[in-house]
Amino acid sequence: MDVLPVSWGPPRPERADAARNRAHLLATARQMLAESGPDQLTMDALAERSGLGKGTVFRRFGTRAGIFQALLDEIERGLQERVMSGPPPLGPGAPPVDRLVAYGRARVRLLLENTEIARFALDGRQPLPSSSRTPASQMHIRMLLRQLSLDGADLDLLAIQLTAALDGPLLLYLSADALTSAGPQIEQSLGSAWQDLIERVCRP
Amino acid sequence: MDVLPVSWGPPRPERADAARNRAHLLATARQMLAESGPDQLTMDALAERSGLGKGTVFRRFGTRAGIFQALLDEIERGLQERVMSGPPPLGPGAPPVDRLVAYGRARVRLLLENTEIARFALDGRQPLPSSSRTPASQMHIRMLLRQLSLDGADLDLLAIQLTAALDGPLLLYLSADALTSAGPQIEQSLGSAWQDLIERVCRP
DNA sequence: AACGTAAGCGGACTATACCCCGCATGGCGG
DNA sequence: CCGCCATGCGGGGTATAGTCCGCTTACGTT
Repeated sequence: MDVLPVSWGPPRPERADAARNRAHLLATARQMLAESGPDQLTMDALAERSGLGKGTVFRRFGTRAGIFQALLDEIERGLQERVMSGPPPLGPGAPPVDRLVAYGRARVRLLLENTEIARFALDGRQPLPSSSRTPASQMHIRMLLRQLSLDGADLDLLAIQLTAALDGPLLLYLSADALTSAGPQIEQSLGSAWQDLIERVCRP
Repeated sequence: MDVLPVSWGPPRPERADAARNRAHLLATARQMLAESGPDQLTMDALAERSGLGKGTVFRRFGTRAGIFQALLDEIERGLQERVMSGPPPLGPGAPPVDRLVAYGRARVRLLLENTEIARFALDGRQPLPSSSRTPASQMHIRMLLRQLSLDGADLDLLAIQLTAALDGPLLLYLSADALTSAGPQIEQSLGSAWQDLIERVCRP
């Protein structure tokens, strides 16, 4: 008989039409978002506008929030690339603390530029497969923390806490109006606050 | 003419029947939650079960998430009392750092005991009046931080970050199954992680 | 005690997230 | 080149969050 594997890596490579539709849906979603704001981006509207069925939209994203998560993933991919292969201090080559600070500042900026998407990507229940629910952000922070050899700290939990301290303020505790009113100033404040937090945590 | 004030303190003291209904709704909600879990706690069901109109339920809580927020508020009230007038280190009388640690551990316990409520209390959009959206948790942390006279730190933002690090991890980054499986062990880990974080941040 | 008014209430109405299941189609073995 | 079948697609169906507006009721005033 053939092999009888217990766990496949990728179970199946995703059919060609499915990939095409996914890309088309994301493009349409981005367009609708730019034109009419997040409230008008409904599942029905996205299906109709893209010329596909409602079922397809749900199959791809699972949830309304899933659309926004996918959009945010796409946006974050650019940052990930700069982190992995860009110039220091964001990219490799700088001391870990500097990279942490740079990463936080960059992410603050990115989130402030996409507050609405990020907020709508939030959802209490997550009926998704629930696996691989470890954001890239958290893994990157964890990796840099490890290089610092902080003694007596649970790196996994510390990374989770710091990730929360980076996302939480924007998504949960800073109200929408506070963001729009203070504009670019809040970016500076949040960036400095992040730097201060990192330097305190990483002090010897 | 009479006084023409620009801003009243409490504009109106809430009518008696309204208060009665609020209490009744919360009691019914708690009961339904205990009986059939959070998914069955719908606005319609709550209205019917409590013998009130749907409009009333929405007037009181504004949002489905609002119900869970109200329930969580009620649960947190007990903690608030112990914080304000209980024995140290949670209550007044202990050094600020000890109080911060004690508070975090207590809150971790409380959130772990009410994970589902907390998760459903989450909601991306907040169509609520949006004022006074500063949780008691955050204000308490901020108050204790001030007593520490950390130099060069933005206390408001640091308090927000620490609050996020306390709530966020549980609500967002620890998946539901991780909580139920690891059980009491995770409470210890999170408590210790919080203590470590606080001690790092508050180091001189 | 009667009245006027503003707050509260009810439940029909709408919009939309999400489910379901029969049909179409892409990709692979013969 | 042809047929198999799993994967993906479609769009109608359901449940429920949230809105609206006319009626009711508590409570301060005369």
